[in-house]
Amino acid sequence: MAPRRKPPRQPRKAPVQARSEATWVAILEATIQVLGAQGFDGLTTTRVAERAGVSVGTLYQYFPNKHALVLTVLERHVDAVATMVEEACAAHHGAPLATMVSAMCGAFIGAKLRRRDMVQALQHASAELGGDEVVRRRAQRTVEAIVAMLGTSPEIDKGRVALATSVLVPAIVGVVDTALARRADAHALRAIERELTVLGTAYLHAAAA
Amino acid sequence: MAPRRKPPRQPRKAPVQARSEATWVAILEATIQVLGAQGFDGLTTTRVAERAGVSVGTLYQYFPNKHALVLTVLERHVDAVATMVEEACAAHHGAPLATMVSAMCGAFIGAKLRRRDMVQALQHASAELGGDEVVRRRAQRTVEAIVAMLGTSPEIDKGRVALATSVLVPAIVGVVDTALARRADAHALRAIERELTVLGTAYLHAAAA
DNA sequence: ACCTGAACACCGTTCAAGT
DNA sequence: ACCTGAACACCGTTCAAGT
Repeated sequence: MAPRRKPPRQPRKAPVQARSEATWVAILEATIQVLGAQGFDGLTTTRVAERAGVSVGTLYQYFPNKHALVLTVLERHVDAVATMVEEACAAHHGAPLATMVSAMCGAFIGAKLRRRDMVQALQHASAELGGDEVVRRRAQRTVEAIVAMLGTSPEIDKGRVALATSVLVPAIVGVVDTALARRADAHALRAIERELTVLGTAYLHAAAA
Repeated sequence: MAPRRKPPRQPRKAPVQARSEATWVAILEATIQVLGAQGFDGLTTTRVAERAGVSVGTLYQYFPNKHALVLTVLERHVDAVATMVEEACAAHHGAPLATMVSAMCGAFIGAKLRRRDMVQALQHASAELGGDEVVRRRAQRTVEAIVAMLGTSPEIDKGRVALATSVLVPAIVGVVDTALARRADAHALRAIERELTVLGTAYLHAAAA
């Protein structure tokens, strides 16, 4: 947990050979499995290495520390979710405002649901050092995709799209994440998706006034 | 971090004598100080005990483990914030809807700002085991206070107040927490408070339709 | 070029012994 | 009734030695 005596080393380079590429993947997959099975507190470098079929020393050739292990898993998951939302945005340029909002909420909820086990496993990790930084960095591009989509709607005041989006996104994320943390089922999530569509549409209309 | 061999013991009883009450407070205050100075990863039972002027053994007479230490601090902070929001709600029964929403957002942001250092220190801890459970439990009562306030408004459909509130609260929390995590200054937070008032009012009006 | 695993420096937690 | 601190079982991380 806390850094030890010596200053942290450079992050390991990405693997260059086929064998090591496979090792890298194996370690990441082992991380996901251990995370899912034992939870964040049960995540041990020894355990991950064991599950990946390598020694701890090898693990440390690919990842500078335990944090990096989890952060990489988080990074890939966040990227998957963000990409799906961005695709939904791209597909709804010029649509009615309510459809836009519904599409982006639906894509977000759908993406999270598809990987629900990982969402669960990463819940505790997200707030760890650097976790929200990872989310923040990737979210930026998604916000731009949403702004671009909303910009095609005649129902919104163009001058307020950026601000409104930067408020609406954390609002939606907050509602969905809270619901998932409470283990809401698919039915409840559909109701939430409808509410969020109402909320988003009403806010964006109001922001124009 | 991970539980050790033996099963966890009963949580220690609250102190019964004046001296031990003082010790209890000293340990909690030491936790806050270490958390603020060294961050969550630097939080060590030895360090906390040292700062509180007691031995580790004593610390474990008052708190069953390190988690409980942080959780207790979190619990008290969450309670302080919740109480302020509930007071704002009680004070605005019968007010215009926009005033209600503005009051509750203002109270929430104000409470968080007043203890900004603690918000910062607890950021990482909140997602740890049991962290969101603490928040959830206390939030329930606050939601009821908000529902009671909104129920006095003729501008909202009574049948939808409960659902709308349960969506609106995590939306507001999500937006404010994200802003605080990004170290938004007081000026930015005021802008966010205005946006949230627009968002909340528009949503509650729309929920009536 | 990649892997191993014993060794090191911690940390959380306990418990026999003290006052 | 409360406190101490050495002792124990772990865990993250490194590095000399292997293939």
